Amino acid sequence: MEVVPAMPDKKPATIVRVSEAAGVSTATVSRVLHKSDRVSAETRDKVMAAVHKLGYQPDLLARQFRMRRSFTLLITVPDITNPFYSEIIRSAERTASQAGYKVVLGDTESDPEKEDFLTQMLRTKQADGVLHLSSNLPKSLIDMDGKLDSDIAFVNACELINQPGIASVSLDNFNGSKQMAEHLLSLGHSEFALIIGPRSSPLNHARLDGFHAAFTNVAKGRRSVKTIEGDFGIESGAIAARKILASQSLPTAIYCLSDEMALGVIHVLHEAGIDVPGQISVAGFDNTTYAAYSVPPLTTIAQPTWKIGETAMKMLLDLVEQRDRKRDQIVLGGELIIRQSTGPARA
Amino acid sequence: MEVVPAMPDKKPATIVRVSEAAGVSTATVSRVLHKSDRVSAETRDKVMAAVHKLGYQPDLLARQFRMRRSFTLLITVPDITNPFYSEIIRSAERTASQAGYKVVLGDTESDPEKEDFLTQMLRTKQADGVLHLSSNLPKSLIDMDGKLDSDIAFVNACELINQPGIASVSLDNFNGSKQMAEHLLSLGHSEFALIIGPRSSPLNHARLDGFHAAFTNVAKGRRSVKTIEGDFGIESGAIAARKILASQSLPTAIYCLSDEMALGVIHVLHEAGIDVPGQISVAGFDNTTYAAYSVPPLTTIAQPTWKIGETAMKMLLDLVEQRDRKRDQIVLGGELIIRQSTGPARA
DNA sequence: CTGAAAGCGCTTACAG
DNA sequence: CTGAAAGCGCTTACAG
Repeated sequence: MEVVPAMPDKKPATIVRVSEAAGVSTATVSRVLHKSDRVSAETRDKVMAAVHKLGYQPDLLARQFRMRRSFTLLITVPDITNPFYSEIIRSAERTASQAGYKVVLGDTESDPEKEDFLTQMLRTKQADGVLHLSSNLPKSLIDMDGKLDSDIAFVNACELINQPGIASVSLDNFNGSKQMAEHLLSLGHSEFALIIGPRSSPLNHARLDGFHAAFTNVAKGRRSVKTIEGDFGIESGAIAARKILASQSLPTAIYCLSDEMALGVIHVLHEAGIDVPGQISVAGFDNTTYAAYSVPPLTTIAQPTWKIGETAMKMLLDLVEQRDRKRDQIVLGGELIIRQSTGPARA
Repeated sequence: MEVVPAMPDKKPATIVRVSEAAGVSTATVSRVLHKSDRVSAETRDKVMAAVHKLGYQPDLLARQFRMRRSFTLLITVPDITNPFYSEIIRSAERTASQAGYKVVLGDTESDPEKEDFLTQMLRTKQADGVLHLSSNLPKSLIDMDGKLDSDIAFVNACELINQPGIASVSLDNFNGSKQMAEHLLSLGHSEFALIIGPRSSPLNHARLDGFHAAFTNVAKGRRSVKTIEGDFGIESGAIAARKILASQSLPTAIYCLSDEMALGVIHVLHEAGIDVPGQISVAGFDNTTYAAYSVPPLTTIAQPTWKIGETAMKMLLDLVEQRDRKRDQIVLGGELIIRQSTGPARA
C-alpha cells in the first residue's frame, strides 16, 4: 500500500521552527549553519536532523539584510556579445562562486548611463563590490572630492579609468601592439591601415604608441599609416574595410585593435575577392575563439583572459572581505600568435 | 573662499532620518517613494526635499526582505560563450529591466549540478523567477510528485523540458530543419553528413525529423545520411569535420545543427583545401552574428532571438507578478537564410 | 558550549 | 491623507 504523504505546510520552514524541532535556541541553529565555532557534536547532529526533516532552506534575503551584505558581486560588461568578455566573465564567475559569492552580469553596451544605473546596486547594498570593465568612472560611485569613493569595493579591468589609486588588472597594451608591429615590419609591410576602437577608449593610445614605437628611424620615413575609427565590434570592422577599399591606394596590411573588427575586415576583403594574406595581411588583437577558427586563421595578440578574470575577481574578493586594501595595479603580458592571415607584403 | 564641506556622517541615511527631516512618519516616506497612492502634493514635496538633502538611498536589502522578494530574475545559460545566447540574454535583460527587475546570469555549462545550484536561488528567495534555457528540470525545483513545483515562476526557452504544463517559448525546429533540407535537396544534394548536438538534447529529434520529412519517397531511396554527434560548440564542429574527411567518401553537403559547429567545419575544410561550396556545401542553424560574417557567409536558419528573449521574459514577469497563470507554450517560426556556403552538389 | 533578547530598515494593515 | 506600531527571519554581542 502506498502511504499518502501528509500535506506539507505551505509556508517554508524558518529558523524558529528548526530550533523548536531540535530543542535548541535559534542562535544555536544559526551557529551550526554558518560558523562551526564551538558547537558540540551532539547539538550539531540534533540541529542537522531537524534541518533535514523540515527541509529547511534559510531565507537568504533575511540573512543578507541582517548581515548588511548581499554576497553578490557585479560585473559591468561593455558588450556581452563580444566573445573576448565571455571568457573573462566565465573565469571571474568561477572564482567568485568558489568563494561563495553570486555574480550579477550587467550588460552596459558602453553606455555611461547604464553603468551608472547598474553600479547603484552598490549603494543600495544589492552588490558588495563591482568588477568594472570600462574606462568610465560611474557617477554613482564618486564621492565629494570627485574621486572614486574609497569605501566601495571596486576593481577595474581591461579598459582602465585614468585615475590613480584604483585597483586594476590590465594587459600590457603597449608592448602587445609593439610586437605586432614588429611582426608586420619583419614581413616587409610599410603601408598600413589601422582600425582602432572608439576615441574615448584609452586603450587606443597605448596600442597606437606601441605600434609606432616599433618603427626604427629608418623605417619611419617610408611608412604610411591611415587610421580609421571603429567600435571594436565586427560590423564596424566591415564598415572600415569598405572605406579602405574605396580609397585610392590599398594598404599592404590592416591591423585591427580587436579580433572582432578583423573578422569584419576579412569578410569584406573576401567579398571583394581580395586574397588574405596574398594581397593584404590582416591582424587582430585579443585572440578570441573565433580568431583561431577564422578563414584564414587570424594573427593576433593573445590576452590572458582566464588570468585576467581570475586575478581581478580575487582582488575584488580581497577588497570585499577586507583582507587587503592595497589597491594593486597589475599589468599582464600579451603574446603574439602568428597564424595565416599575415604574410609577406605584396611587391 | 572655498567652503570646506562638513564631514558627512559615515552611515547612510535611513528612512527614519528622512521622516524626521521631513516631519512625517516613516510610513509616509515609504508611500511617497513607492506608491503614489493618496499622498498630498505638499507632503510629497517635503519628503522629496528631505530625500535629496540627505542623499537618501533606500536599503534595498531591507526592502527585499520585508517584501519577500528580490526583484531579481535568474537566467540559466548553457553556454555564455555561444553568441546565440548573447542576443537572447540581451533582449530578455532589457525587458526585465524596463519592468524594474534585475537579471542574474548563471552560466551552467550544461551541467545539471550547476543548474541545480543556481536554481536554489529561487528557494532561498534570492530570485523571484527563472528563465531556464535548458532541457533539464532542475532537482531543486521539483516538488513531491516529481514535477515542477507550481509555486515557482518558471519559463523554459530554446531547449525544452519534456513535461507538460510548463510555460515555454521555442522555435519550430521541425519546420526550420525541413526548410533547410528542402533547400539542400533543391541543389541536388543526396550525400549528407549531419552534425548534431548532444544526444541528451531533445532539439536533435525535432530537427532530425524535420530533415527527414523533406525527402519524398523518390528521394528517399538515393539519399545517404551520416550522423555525427557534437556539442553545438565550434570545436566540436571542427572535430566532426576531421572525422568526415578521414572517411571513405565525402558527402556533398554538411548540415550542422548549430552555426558554431558549421564555423568549425568551414575552418577545417579550408585548412584541407576543400572549396565551400564548390566541393562541399555547409549549412548551419541559429543565424548568429558570425554566420553572416563567415567566409564564405553561412546558409542557416534564423531564430528570432530577439523575440524569444522578449517573449519569454514577458511571460516570466506575468508569472512573477501573478497577472497570469496560463503557462502558454509558444512556438515561433524560423527563417531560411541562403548565403554563399551552400551551392549545387558537385557532379 | 548555549540561550534570551535586541535589532537590522523597511512596508503595511489598521485605525483615524 | 497620515501615523503608530507590528513584524518580516535572521545574526550577534552579551551573559552565563
